[in-house]
Amino acid sequence: MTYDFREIEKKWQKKWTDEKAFNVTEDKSKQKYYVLIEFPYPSGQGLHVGHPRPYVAMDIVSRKKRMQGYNVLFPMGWDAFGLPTENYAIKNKLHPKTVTKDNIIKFKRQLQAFGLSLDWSREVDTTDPGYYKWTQWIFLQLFKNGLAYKKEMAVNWCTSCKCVLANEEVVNGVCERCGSEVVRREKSQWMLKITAYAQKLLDGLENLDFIERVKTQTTNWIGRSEGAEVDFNITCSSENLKVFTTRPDTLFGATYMVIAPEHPIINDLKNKISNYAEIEAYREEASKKSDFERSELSNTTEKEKTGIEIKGVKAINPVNGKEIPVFVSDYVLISYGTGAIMAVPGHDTRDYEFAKKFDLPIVEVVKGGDIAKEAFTDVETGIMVNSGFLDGLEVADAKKKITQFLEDKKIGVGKINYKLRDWVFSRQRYWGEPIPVVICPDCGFVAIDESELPLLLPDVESYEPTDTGESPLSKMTEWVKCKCPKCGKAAERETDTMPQWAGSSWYFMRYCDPKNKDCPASKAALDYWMPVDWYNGGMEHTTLHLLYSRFWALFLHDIGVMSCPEPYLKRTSHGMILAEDGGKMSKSRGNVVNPDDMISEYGADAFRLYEMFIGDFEKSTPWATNGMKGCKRFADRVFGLIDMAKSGGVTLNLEVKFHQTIKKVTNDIDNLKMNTAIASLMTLVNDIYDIGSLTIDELKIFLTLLCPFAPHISEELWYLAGGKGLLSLGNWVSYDEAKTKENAVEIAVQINGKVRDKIITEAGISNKQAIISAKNSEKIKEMLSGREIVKEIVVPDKIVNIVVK
RNA sequence: GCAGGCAUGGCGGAAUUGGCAGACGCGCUGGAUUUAGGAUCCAGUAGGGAAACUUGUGCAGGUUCAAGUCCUGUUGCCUGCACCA
Repeated sequence: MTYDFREIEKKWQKKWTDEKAFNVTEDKSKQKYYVLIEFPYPSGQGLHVGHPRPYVAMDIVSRKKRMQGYNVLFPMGWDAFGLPTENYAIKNKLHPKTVTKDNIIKFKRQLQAFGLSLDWSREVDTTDPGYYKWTQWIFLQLFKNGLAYKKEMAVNWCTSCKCVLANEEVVNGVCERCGSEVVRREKSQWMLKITAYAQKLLDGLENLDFIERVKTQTTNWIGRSEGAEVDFNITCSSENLKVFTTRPDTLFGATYMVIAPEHPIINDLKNKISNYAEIEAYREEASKKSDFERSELSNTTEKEKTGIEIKGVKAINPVNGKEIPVFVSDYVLISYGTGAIMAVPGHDTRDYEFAKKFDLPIVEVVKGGDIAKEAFTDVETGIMVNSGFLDGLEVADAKKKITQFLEDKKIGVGKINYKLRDWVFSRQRYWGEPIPVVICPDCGFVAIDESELPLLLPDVESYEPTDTGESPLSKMTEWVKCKCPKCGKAAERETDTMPQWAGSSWYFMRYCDPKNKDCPASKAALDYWMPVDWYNGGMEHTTLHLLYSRFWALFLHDIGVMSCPEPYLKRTSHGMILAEDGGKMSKSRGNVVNPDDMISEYGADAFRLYEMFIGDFEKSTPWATNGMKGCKRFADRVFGLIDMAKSGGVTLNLEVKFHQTIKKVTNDIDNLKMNTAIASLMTLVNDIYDIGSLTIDELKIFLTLLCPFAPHISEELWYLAGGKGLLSLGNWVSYDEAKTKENAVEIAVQINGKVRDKIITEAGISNKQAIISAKNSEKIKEMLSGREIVKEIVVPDKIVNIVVK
């Protein structure tokens, strides 16, 4: 039996659209529920079968919540600025605007074919001036609050994209997007001071319902460590050398210091250093290696450390007054802490290794290990020794005491350090939001007046990026020339554009009030809809989009735009769908399965069912078109139920089964266990077919449960069964816990833990009764004869285990 | 190197958290229907054994009346961090 899914799906999709079934407005009488999925980048390649997985899952959540009476906001939009579009436009001599428009049409058509219950009236597009006006506005607020600044700095330069990258966009030394080599370049860049929010971003995590791996990844990325900054005096200069350490307690064990090759003090002390040429050569060598090489090389081979002592310069350990040597070594990074360390070889493995190689003294200051063999790094158990006034203390207490001492003597201060760096925010490309700032020779960087927003992206003749690192916009002389908003003199516009992450950092707010002309979104709309109740997205966005957008939201909360600080209450993440061969699905491998093909052959409902049935939502799993066929078979069998019900079905003994299924499906959807929810629906259908009959009322219950997963077929059968209105807007079904229990149960009877027989009894009988019934079994009687019973264990309604000798 | 996760039939995966391992689906085998194929329906499907039984959740131990689940060790895969002081 098969059904005309093409006709049915078209019919119901049209009906939902015509009746604006899923469009929502603020309705204070109803509890709101905001479900968010990451809006796609509309690339030219279209979607493959991996993309709909999170969309369908969140659609199921939305549909169920809606049927449970919530006012559900489930919107969609386009993260449409970005390099692939620009590159494609350059290659094919088109305007990125045109390419974007075409891609959006294509994507929208594909998305709509899935039967998602999206509110399309709230569609947003980051490249729409009405949208990016507010992206620019938010940038100006950051600028005015001192959180956006321009700085000459070493940046990550992608040799292929000809563009700077944020630290987060460099993965294993190559460009996250194109895989090309990333080199260091000195450039003046716009930066956003995300580090000012490091602690808030960390603290906020605690009370959020984010899956654990997102939390740990975020925490690692922020990389908070607590310790102290300590000043070391230098013998031949009034300058001092500042270090950061997490182990101020080991200060007495600091027997030498190491500074990064890039440390500025080398230049300052140039004429005091007797082996300057040698140092210079080492610096030269180090600068040739990228950060990546410097850390990577040391791993593949033995961790052979290199370094040179700075002759003629000594540092003084502030707690014991001892003169100690200073080294330059590339195992110390200029980008973390102060770019200099105090080395405590007795209690740090790297320092130990270095000290062994250069034959430097190793002093034990924490007892508990064997420093003749290796560094003792334990902070839990040790007792301080050789440390003057710290002797006898535990490490934790020593830390407190020494920090206090340093502060009293003004030679150091307790300090918290973060690995998180500020966000490199400018890109030297065309297809992005222009940065709304003017560069005035007299006034410096000046924000343009808010009334001039949006600052439109001008049409240029060529979008080609330049090797000089200047944005294509810089060639637009007419556009670049302008007047300083402050002093009125001739000035120039900033020609860099914002990164793709800008538009996506606040889109969830715009959905709340997408057409607002006066502000990003009205306070009333934000107060009603925000925060997002459930946000699902890819793991690859954890240290990028997720962190950036939380930063913006926290900031917008601080300046009073939004009432809630944290934008997302719950975050989940989906696993990838792999190709049938288990490899990654990609165009270059030629193994891409197109959802359009699947839908035209098996229908959107079967497709949705298989996307969910394929496996554990959080895990990667290979696609199998054969599995898809199984779901189509299920849909066909479901369609057959209508004839069964209409041919005068009688009430069956399936009440318990129905209550169990309602419970299972209801709970499974909340826990993203769509695969087992569908399995239980399949089991129920199998049971119905075994009996061969069901009533219209029972069918309606089943359709309600099926509706979130396979909405088209459910609506059609609901209609055929005489159901009123749209099932999608109908009520969810509830279950009675008492009715989920069978009244007859099968109990496994074990002897010494092995199942020897099974008995059927009434549910809920006493343990005593269960044992008596078990012993009544002929088989068990036989096996027990002549043996001594040691123990009897009963698991109510499940197991009787008799232990014998 | 460090931290975390995972390992279950031919395949994707279940298992109410210590209580009958293999739900559900794919695939496969046999049968029915069909001119044939496809589709559909019925039966079977972890291994060994004719059967009673017995062995089975990466590997080796352990705890327990009872272990896929807990503990110790080990191997393999995945993810994160990676000289972060």
